[in-house]
This record gives sequence, structure tokens and C-alpha cells, in this order.
Amino acid sequence: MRGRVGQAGPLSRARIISAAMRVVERDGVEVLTMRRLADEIGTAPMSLYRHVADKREVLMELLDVVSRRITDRPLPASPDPRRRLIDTVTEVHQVLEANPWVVQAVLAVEELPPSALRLSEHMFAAMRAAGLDERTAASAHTAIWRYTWGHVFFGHLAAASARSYGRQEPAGRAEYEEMAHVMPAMLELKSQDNFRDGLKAMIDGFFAR
Amino acid sequence: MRGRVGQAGPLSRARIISAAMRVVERDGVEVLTMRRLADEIGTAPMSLYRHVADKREVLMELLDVVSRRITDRPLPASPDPRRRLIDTVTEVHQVLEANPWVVQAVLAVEELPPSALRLSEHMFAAMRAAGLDERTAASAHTAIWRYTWGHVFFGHLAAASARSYGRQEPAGRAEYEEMAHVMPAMLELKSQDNFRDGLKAMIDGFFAR
DNA sequence: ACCTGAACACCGTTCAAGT
DNA sequence: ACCTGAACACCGTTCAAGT
Repeated sequence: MRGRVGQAGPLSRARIISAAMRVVERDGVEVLTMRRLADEIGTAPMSLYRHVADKREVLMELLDVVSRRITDRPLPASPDPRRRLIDTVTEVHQVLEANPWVVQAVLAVEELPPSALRLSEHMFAAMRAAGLDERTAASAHTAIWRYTWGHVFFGHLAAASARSYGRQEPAGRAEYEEMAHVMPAMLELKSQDNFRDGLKAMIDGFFAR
Repeated sequence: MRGRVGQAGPLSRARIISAAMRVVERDGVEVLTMRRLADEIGTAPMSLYRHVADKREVLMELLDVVSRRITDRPLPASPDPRRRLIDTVTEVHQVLEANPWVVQAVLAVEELPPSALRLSEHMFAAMRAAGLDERTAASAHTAIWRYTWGHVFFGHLAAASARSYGRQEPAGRAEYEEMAHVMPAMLELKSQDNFRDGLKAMIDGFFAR
């Protein structure tokens, strides 16, 4: 009864998860503490523990919500299986990139949410339809998944080389003439384009086996 | 004087960094706290702050040590530039994989250590020698970097799909017949091989432009 | 100059109590 | 049954003091 005015009635797992999502999207995952989450709902920190086992469970549930944003709607269905694969991965990338906090969450949870299995399933179906053998499909699946997470993980860091280079004294820069040469091209790179470039290059490579 | 018996004399930045590396390699990066680090050296937590600005600086220094393990020795020098590129990236991957805690460290620091620039420089030199134009080189460089970090980041998680699949009820598994099909091949995947497969596929793709 | 204890503003979670 | 306050064992870091 000392919850926030206008909030839905009794405390529930669903209310906790949606409050957690609100906090994470508004303030970032590092601000999501059990105490802060209780504040957001207008309850005591320990009240949460009747509905969730611990903080890890909250994070896992958040990851599942994100994953379901893809899997609860129809997955890409282009008739060309290679295209279907690329479209699926691109959609995953877009959702992850829109929610960069998933990186910290996955690192903390050390697991993917159950609904992510459906994405793998869809990717494998496309690869099989495209004629990849199991060994190549398994390898491509893992490589693609890692590539995609690497993209999100490395998100802010992508400009790190450029910034780091920029911080060098002019004298120090002489050491990096190759970088000086490509720097204009690097600064023009768009994350989305770069993702598609690397993904296509990798898939081309696997399909050319 | 109440430092550990046999430890080198006065507190110094170098002693702090090497103690930090000891803690991280022995117990993991999540155990590295300023208090624990002071314990390791046999000093008071606040004594550290005369030699380092904050914890971030300690982590950055640790990343630089790891990076220098590659850059302080001669970099791969195969006459074939494509090979030189692959060898360099493979060496980076091996060092990162041997020090998986760098993932958390990079995430906390949000920057690469200065010596990492030399790796980019070497990669760009190889790509230029191989005849890639600047736009493709910039794109390939970023994609490769992200792919490599993705591999390390996704390290433990790689088996996540398999474990997650394994946890499904037999009834639930019916939903994932594609996964059932490739599961044997997935379980045989070696991380090192998978890294090279994806890397080669990606580089093939970029070089075929 | 160099080091440090006490203190502040935080964490996640246990446990015993409240209604 | 459901909720919660106090407490425990932690954090990084500031600040004022010690030698």
C-alpha cells in the first residue's frame, strides 16, 4: 500500500521484470540494483525475493524479453535460404544493438535465454536448405553468433582505435603511418554497414566451401 | 614494513600492477578489488591511491601488459601478406583466449590499451600489401577485431545453445529438430578450429571483393 | 613524502520478525 | 501468505590524520 500511486496492485514477477526493463532502458544496466529496482516499484528490496530467486534471475528474464521481441513475431521467410540466414542474423544484430546492455547481462548470467534456441533453429534450417553439410553449418552457426556478439560487445570500442590514434602526439603518429592512411575510411564506417559487410564476407566464405 | 616477508621494498606502480596480474590470473577479475589487491601486497587499500588514480587505471595497465605480450616481440612476418594477417589475428586470439578476463576488463575500461595500436598497424600493413583498398581494409579491420572479441566474449557461452538444448524436455526438443540434426557436429567443434574457420571465411570474403 | 584508519555511500542477500 | 527492517559481509573512494 505504500507502492507508487497508480501502480498495478500486488507485487508480482511480471511487475518486477517490467520495472527492471524500465530501469535498464532508462538508466543502463549498471544502475539496476535490487535496491534501486525496489525503489522503482515502491517496495522494500527484500520483497522482491519472494518472486525472484536473485538478481541473476532478473537479468535472465530481461534477456528473454529481448529475445522474444524477435521470436514472438514471424521470423524472416525469404524464399532464398542464404538471404533468410542473413536477414535473421541482421534482425538479431539490430535488436542487440538497440539494447547494448545485453552484453553486460549475458556476461553476468553466462547463459542465453531459452527463447534464443529458436533463432539457432531458424538459422540451421536456412543453412540446411542452402545445402551446407552439418560440420560447416555447426561452424558457421558458432562463428556467426560470435561475430554478432562481438559487434555489440565492441560497440563503443569500435572507435577506440581511432580515438587512441587521435590521442597520440604528432610525433608518436609517425609510428602509425598505415593507420594514417586508412583513417579517413575508418571514420566513414557505419556500424550497420560494417556488420553486413563482415557478415556477408563470412557467409560467402562458408558457402564457397 | 608490515608488507609480506620477502616482497620487494617500497610500494610502487609496478609492484601494484604485477600483484594485480597475479590476483587476476589466479582468482579471476571479479576477485580483483582494491581491498583484495592491497591485501595481496600487504599494504592498506588507500596506499594504492598514491600510485594509481583508481581501479580503472589498474585494469587499463593490465590490458596493456597483455597486449605487450604480443607487441614486444616480433610480429608475424610471413612473406604472404594474407597469411601475415591471419597469423597476426590468430596470435591475438590465442593471447585473449588464454586471458579471458580481458573481456570484463575491456568492458569496464571502455578502451583498448595504447600498445594495441601496433596490432592494428600491422594488420593494415598486411592488408595494403595484399592490395585491399582503404574502404575494404577499414571494414575488414573492424570486422576482424569484432569477430575476435566476439569469440572470446562468447567463450563460455559457445556451449550455451548446446546446454540450453540439452535442458529441454524430450517433448520440447521436438521443436528443435534442426538442432538435433547438427548437435553431434556442434559438440565436436574445437574453439581454435572454429576461430580459424570463421576468420578464413571472412577474410576470403573480403579478399574476393 | 609517504602511508593509513575512519567514514561515506553504496552492493546482494540472510534471517528473524512483523501483519 | 506475504512483506519488510536490521544486519552481515562486502564494494570504491574521500578526507583528515598520522609518521
